[in-house]
Amino acid sequence: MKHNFAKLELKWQNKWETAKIFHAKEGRGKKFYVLDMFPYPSGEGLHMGHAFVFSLGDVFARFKRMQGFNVIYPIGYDSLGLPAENAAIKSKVHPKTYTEKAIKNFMKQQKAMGWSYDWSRMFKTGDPEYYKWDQWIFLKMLEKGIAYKKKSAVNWCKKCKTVLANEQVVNGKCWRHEDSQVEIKQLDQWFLRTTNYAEELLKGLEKLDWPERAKIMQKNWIGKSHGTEIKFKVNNEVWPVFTTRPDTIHGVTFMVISAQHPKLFGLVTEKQKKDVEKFLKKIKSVSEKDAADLDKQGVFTGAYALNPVNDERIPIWVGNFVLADYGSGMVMAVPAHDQRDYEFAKKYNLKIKEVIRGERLGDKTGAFEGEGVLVNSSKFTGGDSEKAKQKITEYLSKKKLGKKQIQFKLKDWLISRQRYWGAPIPIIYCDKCGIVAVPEKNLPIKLPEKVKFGKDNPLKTAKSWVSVKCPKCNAKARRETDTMDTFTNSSWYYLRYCDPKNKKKIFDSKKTNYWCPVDQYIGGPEHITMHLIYIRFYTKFLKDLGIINFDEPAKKYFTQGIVYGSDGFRMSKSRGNVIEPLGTIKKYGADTLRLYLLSVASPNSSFNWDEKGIQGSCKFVNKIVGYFNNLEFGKIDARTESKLNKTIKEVTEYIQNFKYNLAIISLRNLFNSLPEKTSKEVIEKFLKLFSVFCPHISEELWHKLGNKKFISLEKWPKFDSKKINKEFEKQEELVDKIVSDIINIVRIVGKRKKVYVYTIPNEIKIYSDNLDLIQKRTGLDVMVYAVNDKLKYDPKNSAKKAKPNHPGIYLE
RNA sequence: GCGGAGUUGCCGGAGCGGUCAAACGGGACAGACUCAAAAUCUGUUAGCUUAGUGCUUACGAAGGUUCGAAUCCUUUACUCCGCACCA
Repeated sequence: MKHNFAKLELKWQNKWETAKIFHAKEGRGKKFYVLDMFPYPSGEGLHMGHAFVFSLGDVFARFKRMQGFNVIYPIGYDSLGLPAENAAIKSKVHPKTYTEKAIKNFMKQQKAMGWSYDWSRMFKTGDPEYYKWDQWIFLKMLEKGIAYKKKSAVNWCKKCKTVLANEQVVNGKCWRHEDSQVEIKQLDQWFLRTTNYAEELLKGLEKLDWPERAKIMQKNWIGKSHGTEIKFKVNNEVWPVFTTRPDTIHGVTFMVISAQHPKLFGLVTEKQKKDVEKFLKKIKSVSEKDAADLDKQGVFTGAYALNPVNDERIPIWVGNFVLADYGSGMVMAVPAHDQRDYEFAKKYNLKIKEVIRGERLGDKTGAFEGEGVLVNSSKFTGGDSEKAKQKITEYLSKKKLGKKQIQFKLKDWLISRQRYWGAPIPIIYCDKCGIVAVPEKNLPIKLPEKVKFGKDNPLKTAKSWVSVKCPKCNAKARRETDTMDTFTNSSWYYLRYCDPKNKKKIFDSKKTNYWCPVDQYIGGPEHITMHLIYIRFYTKFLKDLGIINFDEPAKKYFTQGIVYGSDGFRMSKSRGNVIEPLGTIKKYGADTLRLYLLSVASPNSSFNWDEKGIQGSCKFVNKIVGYFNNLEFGKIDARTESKLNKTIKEVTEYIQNFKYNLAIISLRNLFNSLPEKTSKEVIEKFLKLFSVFCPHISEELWHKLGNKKFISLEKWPKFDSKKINKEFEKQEELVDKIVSDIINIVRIVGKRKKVYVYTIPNEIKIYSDNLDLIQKRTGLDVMVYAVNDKLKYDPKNSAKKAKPNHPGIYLE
C-alpha cells in the first residue's frame, strides 16, 4: 500500500518545471509577493532549519496562488561574503568555485522539497551582472552624499581580518567569532549615511504589519532620544556635548571624553600626556581579556572646559566608558544625579554637587536620578526639574550656547571590508584628483580571478587589477581594494527579482512597482537589527532616488521559529547535530517531511528536531493514499457537508495567520470523519486544502480522480457558513460519550456481548443514525430503543435511567 | 541593568475567563485482525471511586480579581533570546 514517493515526487517536480506553472508574469490580476530570505550557500547544504522556513513560505505562496493572486515567489543566493571566502581558503579552492558548487547542491535539495519557486528569476549575488548594481547603487549614494569616507574609530575583527559594522558587533565580540574581541582601530573607511534616515526608519515602523517584537527591537536599535546640545568651551574652541538632563547643568563637576576620540590628544596637556598614554595602553590590554567586566576608569587630561551657564572651570577626564561616536564623544558629568558619574567621582575623588532635591525612592545612596526641585542653580533655583529642562534649554538657545537636539543610537553603516569575496567598491584613487568615482559605463568592476589569499586584503595582491588610469586625468591611479559588506547585496535583492535579467538598468521600475513591496516576508529573528534595518534603509534611499514608488520593502513580516538539533542546541557542524533534509526525504518523502515540520509546533515557535514524531505525518499521508486506493463515490451527507465547510473556513483562516499546525489538525479531523462513500466534490475540496502542505501526492491523487490540470493551479475552495451546522458537532460529542460510557461499564463489569441503549424519544435518531459507528468503536452488538418503546428488551429496567443527552444502558 | 518570549499531562506541543483532566501528534498499555509479526482499526493513558457516577489533586511557585482562572492582575523562581556603560 505504501506509495513510491521518491519516483512520484520527482515526476511532479519535473512536470511543474516543464509546464513552468510557477513562473510569474506581470499583470495577471492582483499581485502577491511572497519572499523567503534567500540563503547563504554554505558547503554543508540545506539543513532542517532551511527546510522548515522555506516550507512556510511555500505553503503561503501556494495558498495565495490558489486564492487567485498573481503570485511571485522567487529564490536566489546570497553568495558573496566572508564565510564563503574562509571556507574556500580552507578547502583550497576559489570562492567562486566553492559557492557555485554549494549552490548546485542547494538547488538539488530545494527542488526535492517541492518548493514552488519561479526558478527563472534565480540569481546569485556573486555574479558580476548582479553586483554591478551594488556598485551602481554605491555610486548613486556617493552622488547624493549618502556614501562617504571618513577616518574614525572602527571595529576590527582579527579573525575576519576586516572591519565590522556596528550591527555586527555582539557583546563586544565579532558576530561570527564569539571568541574574538573586537578591537578599535582608527581607519579611513567607507560609510553609508543610514543616520540620515533614522527618523524615517523609526516612523516607518508604525505602519508596518510586523511582529511587535521586531518593531520594538528596531526601535531600540535606532534609539531616539530627546535632549539638549550644550556648548562648552575648551581652549577657546567650542565643544558641543549632548545631554538628556540639561536641568542638571549646574551640577557638572567634570567632563569625560572618550578614549577613542580622534581629537583627544588636542586636549591633553604636556604634563598629562604620559598618564593618558599609559591609560590608553592599559585599557587596551584589559579589553583583550574581557571588556564586559571592565569598570569605569579614567585619567585627567589636564584640560578644562568652561560651563556656559556659570563659567566654572571644569576638569576634563578621559574615560573608557564614553562612546566616541555617540553624541560628540564627550559627556558632561553630574555625579550627584547620574549613577555612572557618581561612581567615577567617588573613585577619583571628584567633586559632587547637588542641584536637584527630591524624594528618594528605594536606594538611599548613590546618585539621585529622579525629579525634584532645583537647588544651587543660580536663577533657576527653586524650579521644577522637569520644567527646568525646557527653561534651561531655552535660555541656552537664546544665548546661542546650546539647542534642543535629537540623538540617535543608530550609527552610519560601515561597509568597507578588507576582504576579497564581495563587490569591489567602485572607487579610484588618483594622486592629483583624489577620490574619483568609477564612471557608470565602466561597471561592473569585476573581481580579479587571480589573487593571493593570506594575511592582507587579497585584492591588494592583484597588482594589475589595482593599477588603473584615473578616469578624470588619465594619470596613473589605483583602485579601492576594499569590498562592500555582504549585507549590501541583500539590501535590495527583492527588487532585482522583479526584473532579474535586465542588462541596461538595475531593473525596470514599472515591473518593480508592480510586484513590490513584498506582501509577505518570512525570515528568522536574527535578522531584525541587521538585514531588516539595511533593507529598509536601501528601500528608502532608492525611493528618494526616484526609481521605486514605495518606501518600505515588506508590508508584512513573519518571524519563524528555529529548528534546533535533537540535543536542543542550534544545529552546527561542530556539534554534529545537523540533520540534512535529503536523508529524511529519502526515507519518508518530501510531502511527509513538509507535513511534519509544519505540524509539530506553531510556525513562530522554535522546536527540537525529533525524528520519532514524523511517524504521525507518515501515517496520515499513507492513510490518505489508502483511502484513494479504494475510492467509491456516493452522495454527500449533511454531516460531512457541515464538517467540510467548517474545515475550509478554519484552514483558510489558520493558513492566513500562519497557524499551519492548527490547519493540519483541522484537515486531519475532516479526513478522519469522512464516511466510506462520499461525493467527489468533498474529496476534491479536501485534496485542494491538503495540497499546499503535500503538493506531490496531492497532484497524483488529483490526477487519479481524472483531472487533467494541476491541482497547484486550482481555485482554493470557498465555504458556505450556512452549511455549517453545530448540531452535528453536538451529535458527535454524544456518540463519543456513549462509546466511552459503554466501554467504561465493560471495564467495570467485565466483558459482555450485547448492549442495549435506551434514549429519550426525540434523541433516538442520533443514536440509531450512528449505530454502525458505535458498534465499531465499542466492538459490541448494540441495540437502540426509545424509552417509550413497548417492545423493547429491558430486563433491569435500565430505561428509567435515561435523561436528555444521557441514554440508559444495559449490557449482557 | 533594559527589553522581549516562555515555564502545560510520560514526551513534543495546542489552548489564553466558564463547554478543560486540557486539541493534535509521539510513546506506553489493552483489545480486534493474523498461525505470528508488521501495518491497520478500536479503546485506555492524574488518583480514588461507581454499571456509564461522584470526588480530590492538577497547567513553574505564592497571593489577588471573579459566581467561576491553565487563561486576567501582582509578586517570585527558573529558561531562552535581543540590546547593553547611549550621557
